[in-house]
Amino acid sequence: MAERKPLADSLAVHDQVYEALRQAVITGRIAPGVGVSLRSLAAELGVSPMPVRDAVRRLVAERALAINPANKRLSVPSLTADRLEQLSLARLWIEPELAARAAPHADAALLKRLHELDAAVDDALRLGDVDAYMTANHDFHFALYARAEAEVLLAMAGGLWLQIGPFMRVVFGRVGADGLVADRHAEAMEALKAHDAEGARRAIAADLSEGMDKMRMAVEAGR
Amino acid sequence: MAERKPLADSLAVHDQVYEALRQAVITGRIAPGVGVSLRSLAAELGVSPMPVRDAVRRLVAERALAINPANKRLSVPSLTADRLEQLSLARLWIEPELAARAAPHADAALLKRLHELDAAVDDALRLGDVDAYMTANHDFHFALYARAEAEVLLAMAGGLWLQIGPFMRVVFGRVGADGLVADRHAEAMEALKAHDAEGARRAIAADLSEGMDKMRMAVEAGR
DNA sequence: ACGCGTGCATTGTGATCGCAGTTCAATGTG
DNA sequence: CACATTGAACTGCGATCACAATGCACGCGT
Repeated sequence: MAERKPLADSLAVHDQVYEALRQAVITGRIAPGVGVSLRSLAAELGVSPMPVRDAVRRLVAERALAINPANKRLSVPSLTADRLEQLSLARLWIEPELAARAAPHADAALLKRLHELDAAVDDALRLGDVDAYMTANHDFHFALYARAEAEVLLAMAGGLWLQIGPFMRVVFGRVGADGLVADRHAEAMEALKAHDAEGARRAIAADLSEGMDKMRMAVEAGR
Repeated sequence: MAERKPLADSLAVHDQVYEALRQAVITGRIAPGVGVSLRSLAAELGVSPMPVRDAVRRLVAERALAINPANKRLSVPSLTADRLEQLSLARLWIEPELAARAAPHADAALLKRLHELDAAVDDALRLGDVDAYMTANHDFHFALYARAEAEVLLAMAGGLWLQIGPFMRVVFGRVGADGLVADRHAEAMEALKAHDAEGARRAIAADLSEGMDKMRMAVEAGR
């Protein structure tokens, strides 16, 4: 049980539900493999099953949720080494590319924002706050990528993060928050300041590479 | 108005609608930019607006359809050089990778099927049958990619084809079917026969590269 | 004859209902 | 006491209805 009010902000209900489910998936609140139902989700969020259907359709299309063709029951895709390998490969290609494209457009405002977000990442790590870490880390990367002016690639990257979310949670569950202290954010920001596209590309590639290595170890350890 | 029966095959209605709309988008039957409505589509397909909503949500998530945030009216994304460049880049990375991964698993059955599909491609080109060409070409590539045993990458490739579909139609509209006679399918099949992963990668990369060049020229000519 | 405002048709969204298939559990039977 | 069977509850899917917002076109005023 969670919210009760429809949160009549200004967004459509199904978008709010989408965001709520997205967070639930990324932060691992929905355990991989277990089945959930539209009506239960709807009741939990205090809305009718209708907008939940819409949000779920979207998440299924983005592969953040999987739907059993026989049961038609839906669940979070299970975490396999194979899936992780493919997602890693895709991220390692697309995200450094986005960073490189963003470098020429990096201005003072962006760097300021990135410094703030990086500080939030460090804070979350120091406190061991998993959710805060994942949010801040996500925001750091996408504040950067958004400057690449490459909408198609940006959307692809977004989809990949959504799919990799549950894996990140596993890292924390198995090796703890300490495992992730060293990021390459500072390195990336240095390169951005100098409008060094290749430097930014390398920094982000290294950042991702290290993170994905930890995930791989965590997944293998769990098998 | 068109069909009347729900085509009670065995698939869910919203999946049939999805497939119908997918084909409509890829083959360019829905012109980029013009708005379509759920109810009109539903009437055209002889179903209630409900499964159309589901299918459209899916296509929007896959970026095959775009939805104007103000109007909430939906349309096929317009064909810009920028979008084409990003889609080209992504395809040129992911599809050769899939071809390379498929090479070790290429067997006689696959090669037989590929030869059949390649023949269908040639037939369609000879006859100038645009729809048949696009279908056969799609099937050729994905019969191959499916053997890569890389579900995540395969899904990404599928999304890219969906987005590139309207561009392909433009090529035919502007330069005619003759522009595409030379494909690298034979080259790719040779490499597959020898289980030569790198050869397959190069062949597919060349095939894509040439096709995308033609699209770029067509788009630029249209501006 | 031209421009502006008003009314109607249409849009997407969400809720509710009905239906067929499945799941699960308690029940009755060997 | 173990097992099969049956029943009720629940599932997703599709249809229909209600509603607010938007777009379009006709008509009125000058």
